[in-house]
Amino acid sequence: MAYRETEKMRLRKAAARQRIAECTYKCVAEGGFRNARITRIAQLADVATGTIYRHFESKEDLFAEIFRQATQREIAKVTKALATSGSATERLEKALRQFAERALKGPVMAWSLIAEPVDPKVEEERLAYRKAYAGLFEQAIREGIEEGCIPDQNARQSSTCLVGAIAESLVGPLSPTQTNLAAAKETENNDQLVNTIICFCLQGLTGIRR
Amino acid sequence: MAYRETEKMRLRKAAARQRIAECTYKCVAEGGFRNARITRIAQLADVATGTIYRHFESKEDLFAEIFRQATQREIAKVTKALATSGSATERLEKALRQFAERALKGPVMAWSLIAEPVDPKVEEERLAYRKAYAGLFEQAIREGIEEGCIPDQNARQSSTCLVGAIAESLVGPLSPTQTNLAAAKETENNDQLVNTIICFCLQGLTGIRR
DNA sequence: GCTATTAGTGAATATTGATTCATTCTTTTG
DNA sequence: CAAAAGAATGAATCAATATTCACTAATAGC
Repeated sequence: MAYRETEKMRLRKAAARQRIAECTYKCVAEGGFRNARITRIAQLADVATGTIYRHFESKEDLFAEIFRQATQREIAKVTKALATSGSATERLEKALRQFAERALKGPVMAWSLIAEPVDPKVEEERLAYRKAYAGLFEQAIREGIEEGCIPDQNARQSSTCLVGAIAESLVGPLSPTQTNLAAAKETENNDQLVNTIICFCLQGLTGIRR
Repeated sequence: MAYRETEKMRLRKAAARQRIAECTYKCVAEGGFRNARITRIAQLADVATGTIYRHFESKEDLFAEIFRQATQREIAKVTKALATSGSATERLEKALRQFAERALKGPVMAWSLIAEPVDPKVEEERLAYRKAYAGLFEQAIREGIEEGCIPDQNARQSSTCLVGAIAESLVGPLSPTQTNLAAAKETENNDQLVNTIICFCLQGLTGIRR
């Protein structure tokens, strides 16, 4: 008997794994899953390509884990926004704004999480993400219906419309960010854009002119 | 001198080209551009892979042409719906319904045209498509603002919200059709779905409860 | 210091799918 | 029919990446 994994090594391995995950996140945030090459990730993390495979079963698994981590963060933010006090409409507005502002800050990542075509294992993660998200908005809409500030409607379908309107406006192929990323940096425009979207969404939900 | 292209040959070549185009369309409608392999297209069209390259410069060129043909059809439909008589709101409703129903009939193609990541040459076609589309809806919204049936707003941004809400609800990753395609065949549900979406969109646009 | 065990390496391999091109088949015309 | 030109073919090639694995380096316990 000569070697047994020690605490020091466990930490070092965990650190390496973490570093690989972070660099993968960076790559995806830059150009989506499609453009995140194993070689590039290895370069960034300063390890050999083979090392990545000592920490993750496959590229797909690595991506799935990154996806899960990223979405958990997003879900947490929206959950928090919806957990504040105020009417359902007010809380929804906060949540939508949170969602929109985060998407604007990282449009590529937002697109990757929402719409980029991905491998089956990652798609599975997206399913969970989707359910969590749809569930959150749906729940808030239901509360609004009970409170009376939102008219009766199919909460599930409406929540999909919300997500679609925001996603398309901010990160979709028809969005301004795709063609003139430079211009999208102008925060003033962005505020205006977010307001327009929120206005559209809340009117769509409530049918009340704002 | 011995051979000169004759009318008969020109027609035959045109027919082959057309057949390749149609089979490509079929492939894309089935699984998007990503899954449309040259070999599969060649099989369907009953030609050798090399033959495709006698008719099209490259896969990218072939796809770009298919994209153009497909979008021209879509644009024509929406243009027609918007050219009918009635108030701007009524005409927009017709156009949105047209758009939604066509997307439901061919969700994969709709997704490919709207959101699937594509090569640069195809993306260029999408730019034109997008301009045409955005232009049409925008124009109708502007007319509505002038008529007074739609409150003043950024017509461009609102038209993007419209497209997003529909696209996400019908063909997006969060849509119901992605997971239970079987259930999506139930036309009754679809009618209900389209109505919900249209309601959301028109309320978003007008702020008037329907 | 020695040895067993695990971690790390990165060039070589495997895979997937577009594209090419030497060859064969067709058509045209004298 | 023969010669010239073009069209069609599809196996071979190329390209781009993910993955493997034989080898080297580092660590743990004696």
